[in-house]
Amino acid sequence: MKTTIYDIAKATGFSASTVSRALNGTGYCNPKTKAKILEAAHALHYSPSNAGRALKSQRSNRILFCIPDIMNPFYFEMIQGATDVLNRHNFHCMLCYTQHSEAEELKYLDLLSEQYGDGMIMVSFNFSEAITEKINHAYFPVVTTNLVPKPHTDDRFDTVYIDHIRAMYLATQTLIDKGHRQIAIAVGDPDEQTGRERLRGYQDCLKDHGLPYKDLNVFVGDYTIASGKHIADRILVEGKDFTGLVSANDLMALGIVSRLQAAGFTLPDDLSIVSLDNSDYADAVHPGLTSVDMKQYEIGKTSAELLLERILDKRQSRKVIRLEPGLVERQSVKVPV
Amino acid sequence: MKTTIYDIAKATGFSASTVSRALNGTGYCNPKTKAKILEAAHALHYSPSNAGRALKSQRSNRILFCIPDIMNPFYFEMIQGATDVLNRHNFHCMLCYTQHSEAEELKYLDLLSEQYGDGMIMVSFNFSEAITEKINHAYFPVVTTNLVPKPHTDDRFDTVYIDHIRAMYLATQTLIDKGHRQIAIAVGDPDEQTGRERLRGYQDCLKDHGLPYKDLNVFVGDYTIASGKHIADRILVEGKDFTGLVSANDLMALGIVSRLQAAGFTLPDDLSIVSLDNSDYADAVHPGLTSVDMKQYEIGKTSAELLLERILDKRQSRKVIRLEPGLVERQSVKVPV
DNA sequence: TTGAAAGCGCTAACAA
DNA sequence: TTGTTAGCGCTTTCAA
Repeated sequence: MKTTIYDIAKATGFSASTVSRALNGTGYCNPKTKAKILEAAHALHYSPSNAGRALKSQRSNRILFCIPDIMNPFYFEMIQGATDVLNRHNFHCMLCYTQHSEAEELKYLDLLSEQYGDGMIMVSFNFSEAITEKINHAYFPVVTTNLVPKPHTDDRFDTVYIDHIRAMYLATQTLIDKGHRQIAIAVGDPDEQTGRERLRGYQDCLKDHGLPYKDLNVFVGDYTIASGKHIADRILVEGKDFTGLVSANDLMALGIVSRLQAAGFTLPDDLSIVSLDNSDYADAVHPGLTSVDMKQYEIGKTSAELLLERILDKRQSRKVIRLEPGLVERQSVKVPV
Repeated sequence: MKTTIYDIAKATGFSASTVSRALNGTGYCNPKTKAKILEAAHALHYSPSNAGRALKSQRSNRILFCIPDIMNPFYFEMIQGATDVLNRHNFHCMLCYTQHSEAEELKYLDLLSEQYGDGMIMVSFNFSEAITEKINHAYFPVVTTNLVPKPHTDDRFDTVYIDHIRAMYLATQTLIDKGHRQIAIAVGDPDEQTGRERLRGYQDCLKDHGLPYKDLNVFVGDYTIASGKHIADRILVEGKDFTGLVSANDLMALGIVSRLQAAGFTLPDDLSIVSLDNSDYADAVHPGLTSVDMKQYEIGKTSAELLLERILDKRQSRKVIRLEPGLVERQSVKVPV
């Protein structure tokens, strides 16, 4: 069996409560007694049982961080931001990989209710009714990193989000400002919130500049490199009548770029590209991708802060925080010929 | 307060143990009673407390999976492999991001001892004495995914590993077979185990083919894209007298390729490259990188299986499993001119 | 300064 | 078929 405070109590002749006080430094305890107890604890390889402590204190000191896709560099910085804050407060960040699946997301929400953690940061492509309902009924606090598509006035959870519509608007605007009039878009499933919003930003921007929107110029992928390649294949087969392209994320842009280059395209001469995410990969290809910074680190950091306010300060009121995207220019945009 | 079985007991008029039996389907329980209890549980939004259950059963049904670097696609498949196995057995995989730091690794080992999980899969660049000692003394089982550098006969933990020496040997051999005689290497810190082994495979292969080893042809990076770029910069400044290059991972190769292309190199004409990892990114650039499959999925899967044998079957004997790398050819290798 | 006792939520052996 | 009881490891109140 694992060593418990009772083993230490027996070894030292003190009671379990004295051992507890000594180990935690709470309450009175004779320095000599404390020394003996600490020594015995060390000798017996003691470490406290989180199960026992959690049961008593109703706190596990764990935070669950759900991410839909570990393949996606978009989340790295968010994790870092959250971890930095949580560790500073002696909370531990446990990552849960939800595989872009509602069923998995619901599963982890159930685990949260089973006290696997004291709270959850949830990243999702798509907050369904089922998910938001579960979040609203959850006993432990959840912070989402997207605005939910159908907000109810009785939604109770906090949200930190980046304005995806503005982000794609910014990307599109960047090309328009350079003189592009024919602009295509590579985007994720428009039936999911993220895809819908990003497409919307593109449409809004075209409209505001009096440019026509054409269904033909909308290429739908799934945020992976592979889908970027498929999109490039379609472009190669169908031919293109656009000089610029905005991509809903860096990975798809990567796939598009590599396949087009393989087919003999020169970038940005033959096509200007602006992407979203500003991940490390935007700078990992040649030419470097001009990309929109989605403030990932700040999202993670702020989410963790909101969660800790709920847990430590017992905040009850709702907070919704919106962050603004920013453009990072590299070499993938050129004035069209 | 969160709903407990006592709340359900009170609501239905049955005892807590009957409620427990009804909810878990263990032991006798009148179907009608069970129906009433399940209904009440649902109405009260009941979910079991993992803390209480873990305390009683001494099992949390969580596995901790430590990874040094979430930025690195190398681990994606491992996580997938482990998750697939664990979920099938009703265990949950919690990822712990150790930031390539011994202190963090030790911290998570402590958390394991505090019963944050029933076992751990540990990926590390470098298993120090401190870490292996803690693993040997850990009450819960740990599986490592590297051979430890200084094995002791009393090491007790399981290991699943890929032969890094053979992998780099294979990469080097691939270039030699194509006719390359001057081959450089981009590798990680040779003071860490992974770097040391990969360098060793390169050296062994050169030696076996009667080719000279030159310190000048060894470029040290840290497995990131950025360090690949720095290496490319050095190559550009110092000039090169080699026609082939092996890279210790895909990300560094990516950095090297993009920077060299930016400087006007054409690949593979000006330089042939073979990399290790065979991650998605090997296929995401142009030309596609010939890369060595490090059997990541299988490592994850097997690790989880070994862990479950320890936990569920109480296996005591040690297992060490070695997997063999395999070459995946793409377009980054050419006969030298 | 220390110890006894109760209780966090759950399960299981045993009794009824 | 159901209930009583004890105990998992820990903390905390209260008494000594």
